[in-house]
Amino acid sequence: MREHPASTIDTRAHSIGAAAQASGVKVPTIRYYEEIGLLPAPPRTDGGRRAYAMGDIRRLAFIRHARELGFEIEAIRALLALQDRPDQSCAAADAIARDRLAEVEERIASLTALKAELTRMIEGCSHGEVGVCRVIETLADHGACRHHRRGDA
Amino acid sequence: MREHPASTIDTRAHSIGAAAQASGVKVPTIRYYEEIGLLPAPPRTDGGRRAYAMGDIRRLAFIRHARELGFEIEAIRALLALQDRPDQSCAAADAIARDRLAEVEERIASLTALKAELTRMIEGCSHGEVGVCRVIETLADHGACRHHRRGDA
DNA sequence: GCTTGCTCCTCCAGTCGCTAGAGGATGTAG
DNA sequence: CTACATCCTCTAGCGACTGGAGGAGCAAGC
Repeated sequence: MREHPASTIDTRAHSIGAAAQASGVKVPTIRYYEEIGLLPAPPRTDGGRRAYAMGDIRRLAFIRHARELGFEIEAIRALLALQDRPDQSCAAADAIARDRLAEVEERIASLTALKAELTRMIEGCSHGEVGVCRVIETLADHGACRHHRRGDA
Repeated sequence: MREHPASTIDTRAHSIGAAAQASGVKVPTIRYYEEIGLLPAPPRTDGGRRAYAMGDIRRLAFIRHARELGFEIEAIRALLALQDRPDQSCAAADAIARDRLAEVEERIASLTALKAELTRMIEGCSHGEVGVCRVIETLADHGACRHHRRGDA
């Protein structure tokens, strides 16, 4: 952001560092995205440095936001493919988002159960010795736990 | 769980497969836990096979439960160390559980914000073309997102 | 006794999404 | 013209497993 000609209409002059600043994606991560084909390889300067256009930076911001929302790389790849052909139906994008929503809801449910169990553990802890500690006991006794989830926590 | 001599007092006769069944931890994962020192290396039969006692299986179930609850390996290692010396104060175990609870609560908050955003995205989707798709748009436009979280999703 | 077929063994490579470091080239400010 | 920041490529590592290759052991049926 220090060397930023952000107010100019310059569309092909951003170094990887500037792109990182502008998009919020770290430099090595940008290179990684290029490597896995999520971001097209930009042209290079005479010195061999990557020169990004605003479109690339927007793409990076898109990726970052999607990652923050927990979309996997493959889902993002699919979303980007859709974005690249804007005359298509958005049913596919909708489906991807719905899948993600379902995942998120399941995870919230899991974590809520987990929270209850942790709270129970902590409340049961009489701050005495481990021998009578609910925390350890609850973890050891699988049967004491009634929430039957099977996602990750 | 099928060949379980759970009623017998057999303490040292379980193959790794039986231990996996009984504990719910997969065979390669058990070997992995041994490798990283989370589970002590059991004695071997003449043929070189691991022979687990009930205590090992309980330990595995403990680990599994803790993993399901989202405890990291290092936290579990700490809990197991506590468990191995039951005459100590359970303050440490309590602290670990409390840390974990705080994490879980934060994560629930994140996911709830995320859920709202996904819902907003999906509801805005008019099932038309990608060009006007809220899902894509919301992801592209970082400014449209007001939830300022910074954990993982 | 012998073969079938399951389980077990070790070792190594791969997963996902990065992150960090080495060792060197390039670009820029004073 | 000299510092120094930034960039380059390449490789290895993280956590927590998962899977496969290639071989040995073992129980049961014929």
